[in-house]
Amino acid sequence: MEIKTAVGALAALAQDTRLAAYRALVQAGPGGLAAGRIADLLAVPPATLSFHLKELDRAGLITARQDGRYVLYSANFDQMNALLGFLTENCCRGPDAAAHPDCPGTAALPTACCPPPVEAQA
Amino acid sequence: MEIKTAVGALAALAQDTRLAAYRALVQAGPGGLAAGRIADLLAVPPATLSFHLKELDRAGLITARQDGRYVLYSANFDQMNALLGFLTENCCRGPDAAAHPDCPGTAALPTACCPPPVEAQA
DNA sequence: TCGATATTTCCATTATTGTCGAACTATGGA
DNA sequence: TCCATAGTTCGACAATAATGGAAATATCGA
Repeated sequence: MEIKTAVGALAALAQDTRLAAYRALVQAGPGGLAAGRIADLLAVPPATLSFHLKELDRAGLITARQDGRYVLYSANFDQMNALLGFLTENCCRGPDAAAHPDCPGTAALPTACCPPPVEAQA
Repeated sequence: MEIKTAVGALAALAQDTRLAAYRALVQAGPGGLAAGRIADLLAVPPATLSFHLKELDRAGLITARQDGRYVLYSANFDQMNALLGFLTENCCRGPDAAAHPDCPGTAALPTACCPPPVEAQA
């Protein structure tokens, strides 16, 4: 993931209403939720919600699809995975820590943070 | 991690200069870097950098300690771990997905995202 | 076709964030 | 003590983000 993309995704999640909306969509799963349903859940006026959904969409974190007169939004799990990967790779273990032996889960998947190996440090 | 804390941490990382500063501190490891060193690395005026470091500090992502006439900043790995945990638990698998069998790494550590189990969905 | 419902766009307003020079504070060395 | 260096705070401004009513757009059912 590009830095610019990561900043965009982080910014999209760094807002109460948007984080709540995103979490609701995660709970809803791939089926997603209609915009109005989310507005009801969060008690937010439609115009405001639409603004925030557009923001999440721009960040690639959610996807919209038309379903009759409803617009169903759903979480884009891949993008969140990519964000977690970015944070783990670039913001936890540092770029040279790929084979850090003390860090649990240097295997295929992103996992918990720990400091980079000593030799990587300036 | 509280939602408010998560939003704060996300907001702190959702800015070019701050993300770059944080990444530099991660690379530097527990020893940290002096404020001026970071300002040089990022080519940012001291006043501006100070503003951003304060922001990261407020979010709990970095810690400052005085060392003679220098102020050494270092990454707070625990807080990033907590953030990753929050995102994984609350924003990837949903609250009811603790025992989701399809999701790799439902073990102790946070790991990649995947949708919540079907029975958890509305 | 028409009215009801769902959602977005437009727009004005307010609030928050980012920038950085200049002044201020603190520390160490001469 | 005095000066140089390291950082922070202050203050003013610019830029961006958030809010939500009102109007516009789109779809469905009658």
